[in-house]
Amino acid sequence: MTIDKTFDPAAIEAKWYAHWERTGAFRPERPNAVPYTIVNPPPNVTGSLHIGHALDNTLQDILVRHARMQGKDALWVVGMDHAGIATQMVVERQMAERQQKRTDFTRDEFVAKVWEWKEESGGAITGQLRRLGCSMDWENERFTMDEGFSKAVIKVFVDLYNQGLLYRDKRLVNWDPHFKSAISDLEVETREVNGHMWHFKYPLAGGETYTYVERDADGNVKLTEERDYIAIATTRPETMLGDGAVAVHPGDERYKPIIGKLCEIPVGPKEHRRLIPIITDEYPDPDFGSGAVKITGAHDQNDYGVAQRNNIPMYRLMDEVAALRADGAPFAEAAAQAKAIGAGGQWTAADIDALNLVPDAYRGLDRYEARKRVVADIDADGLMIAVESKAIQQPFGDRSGVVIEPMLTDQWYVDAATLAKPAIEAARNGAANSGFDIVPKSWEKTYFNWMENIQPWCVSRQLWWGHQIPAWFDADGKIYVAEDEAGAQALAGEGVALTRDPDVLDTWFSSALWPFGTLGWPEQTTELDRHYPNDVLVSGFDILFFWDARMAMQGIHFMKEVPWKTLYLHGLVRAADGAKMSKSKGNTVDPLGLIDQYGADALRFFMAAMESQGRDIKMDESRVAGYRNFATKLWNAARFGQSNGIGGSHSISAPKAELAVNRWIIGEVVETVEKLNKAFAEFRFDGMADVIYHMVFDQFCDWYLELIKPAYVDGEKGEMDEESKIVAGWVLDQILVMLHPFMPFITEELWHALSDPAHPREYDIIHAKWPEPNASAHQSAIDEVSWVIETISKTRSFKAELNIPPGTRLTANIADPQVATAAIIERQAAALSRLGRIDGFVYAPVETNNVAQIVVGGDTVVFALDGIIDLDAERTRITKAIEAAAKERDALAGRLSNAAFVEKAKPEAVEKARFDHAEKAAEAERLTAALARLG
RNA sequence: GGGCGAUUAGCUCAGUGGUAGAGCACUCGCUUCACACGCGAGGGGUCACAAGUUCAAACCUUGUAUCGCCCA
Repeated sequence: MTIDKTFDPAAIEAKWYAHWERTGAFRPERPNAVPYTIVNPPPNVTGSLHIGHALDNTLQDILVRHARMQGKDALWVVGMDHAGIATQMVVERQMAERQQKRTDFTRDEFVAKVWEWKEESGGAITGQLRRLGCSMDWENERFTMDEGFSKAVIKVFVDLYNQGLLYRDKRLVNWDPHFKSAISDLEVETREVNGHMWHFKYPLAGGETYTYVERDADGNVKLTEERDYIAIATTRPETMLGDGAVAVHPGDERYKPIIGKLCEIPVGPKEHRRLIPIITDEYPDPDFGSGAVKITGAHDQNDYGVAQRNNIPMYRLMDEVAALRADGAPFAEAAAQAKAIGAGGQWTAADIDALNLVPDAYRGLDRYEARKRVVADIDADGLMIAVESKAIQQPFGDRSGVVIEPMLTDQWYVDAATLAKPAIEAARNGAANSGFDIVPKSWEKTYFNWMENIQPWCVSRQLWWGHQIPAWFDADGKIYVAEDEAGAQALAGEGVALTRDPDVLDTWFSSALWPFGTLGWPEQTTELDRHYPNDVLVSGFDILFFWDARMAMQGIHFMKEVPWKTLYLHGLVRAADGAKMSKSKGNTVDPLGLIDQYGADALRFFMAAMESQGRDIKMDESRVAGYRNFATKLWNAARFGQSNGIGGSHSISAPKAELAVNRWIIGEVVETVEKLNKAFAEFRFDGMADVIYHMVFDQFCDWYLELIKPAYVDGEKGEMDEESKIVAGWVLDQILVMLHPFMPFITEELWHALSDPAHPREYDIIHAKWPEPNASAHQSAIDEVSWVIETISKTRSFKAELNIPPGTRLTANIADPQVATAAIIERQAAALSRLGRIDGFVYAPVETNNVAQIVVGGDTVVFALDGIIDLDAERTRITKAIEAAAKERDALAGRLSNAAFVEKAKPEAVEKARFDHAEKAAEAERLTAALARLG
């Protein structure tokens, strides 16, 4: 097959991907091979390929293709995540367009509609991953809501419950009023926003007064006054209605006189205002605000802790959309009950929760409207001291973007602290001791820090789309957890009416099972046996806590083994200016657009080249273009080879070679393979790209092909020697194989294009064997080619500097050549002529002073240039060269004359300095002699 | 406030004790029959700053500055 003159990525990409998929190339049957496994971070079913996916999946594909070429039974598990909130949001938005809403349907109807949506429009990303060239095992594609996987999720829930590691609890959760659901700590983003701090007076009960004394840092009295109130500062006045106490620091002298006394919440109908105690707790900061803090346990994380420690009732004020409650008895009644509780009556959490302490006038108001009203009412009462503008930290839902309301609700929690312990150990032990390695290491600290301070994980979500929690309640609220209703009924006993918990599980709860749930667990399948633990997990550091850490916890707990041996974390792809890409900023780069423009191979190579450990990647399109050029270069090199009778090799081992240039290039392949293997072992993707890029461009194209290129004699192209054809064919094969994990499409195309039509390739390159040249470099060949390259380079260089047209053909004189040099020149005459335009060598001094001279190794090569040389320019050029050599010579001499260096430095370093010094001194000497000859 | 990372050529980034590198951009030259998405030759850097350790520091230590991210 003749290679086309132009390289058209789009055509070959479509062709080869379809071919691979059709032939089952991504999952060859290799039951006897060493397994190699990566599970793909399942993208959201609602998602489409963004640049971060392109990076993440390129890196995985490089590892998987490399492992496959090493002959391993490489499995890249692929699938999608049902993305509870995101998917429900998409479907609800579609319904809204038709003036429908979720609650117009039954739960089953709604879920059916989500499935319908999934079948029709979900999973756009899978086609896009194919365009990137990802060699995933599509035949076994998984989905977190699939029946088998769902079974695993339910089993995990039931088992954790039975083991006491999962429980139902009433705690303060992050409530997202937009989704009307709890979310986990990780799904909350704290941002600084402009807010206000209001200062109010809470009057002391019964008109009591005390002497308020304020001192400065030195203890001098600044202010003394009689007060009948305690001053409170708050950013959330609307929550005052649920206050259970006022707290001050136990060491705060200002409030000593009134500790244990009662004060009045200054809002609501006067006749029903509640009195709350003034207590001490370590939480209030005496230097912040007035030093006194109102405690609303049901609506603030810090207050919750204080309330718990001091047994302060926590009154819930809001409903599911964060509006003030409108349920329950009228305020007068509720307030009376609360007063009774405040006065020491008996109460349960349920009693408290039933109590609606929102005054009738405020009921049903949105929390921000309620805030305005509360502030206005207190101000009208003359109890507002001041209001200041202030930057405050506010929690937002990462998906909804609305302000999160801390809310006291019943939710399911996983005892993360217990599960984290072995996962921490595993990371400490490392892969060498049955644990796992975190690469790059710099993330270890972050991982440990989070895991060691982990909080209970809230896993229930008030959604319809997801794995419904397998828990049933009887009329008394008693819980029965079982894998199905029959199981729950058996636990409850016959005839007991049961209601299933309507909530679903956090999507991350299910994706945490991905490394084993996708392999068939809880069935003990062969796949599970072979592919767990996985070899590597590749993920962005942004999901280290969300996903990676949770996989580690669940994997170790249920499988008794780590989920993967290496956790590789990469950075984010940022916009060209370094900003985070986001749809709202409009600075996203579409990877498919880049593929259209430059080809998937170029984009992939860019991703690899830019991926240095521990650093984000700034999008630089010119580099993608550069790697497209690189692909074109390879394409043309192959085309050149083909037109010269160079074809695919049939050998993995290096062919026999006698010619220096062939021995040299074989040595370069050996070195490249070694460097590449090292880079793979270290997960240095940038290093891999660098090595192969320079091999192809510098060694192979710029020198090797040029050196073996046949000369034209009288317009007739000469024939390339057979040995070079064979070696070049082998080298090109090795290059294609080594480059395949990075640029799968062009390498597959060329692999076949270069095959001998009479003997087509026995296998696709995707299944080719990773290079094992079984050869070593010959030093004499390296020396010979180095001499040729240096001579040609220096000849070109002086021509350019002396303004001699590069095509000018010259004769070289070497007065007294070294023996080896003469032999090299004899063998390499053709190359020196064609590339260096040196027509011949004369081993005698030159007659004229009009010369250009270069020093190569131990020889001075002189070119007679009567009539065309600018002697002044040549003097300047040589003088510069002398200066450069002399500078290095002197620097080395200085170092060697330092007794301390010779005594203390490593012997190799001293030896090298001596050698280099001798070389530089000789070079300077030759150049100086050359300058002298110019007169 | 705590933690992590960054600061190297105009730009994007490697380099982690022994003479500063790559790609792109730039300058000059080239219709050299694989390739102008190319070839050849060049210019360009007190490696953020300061102090220290060392025979030797872009690299190790400490501090400072600026920027970024995570956590509270």
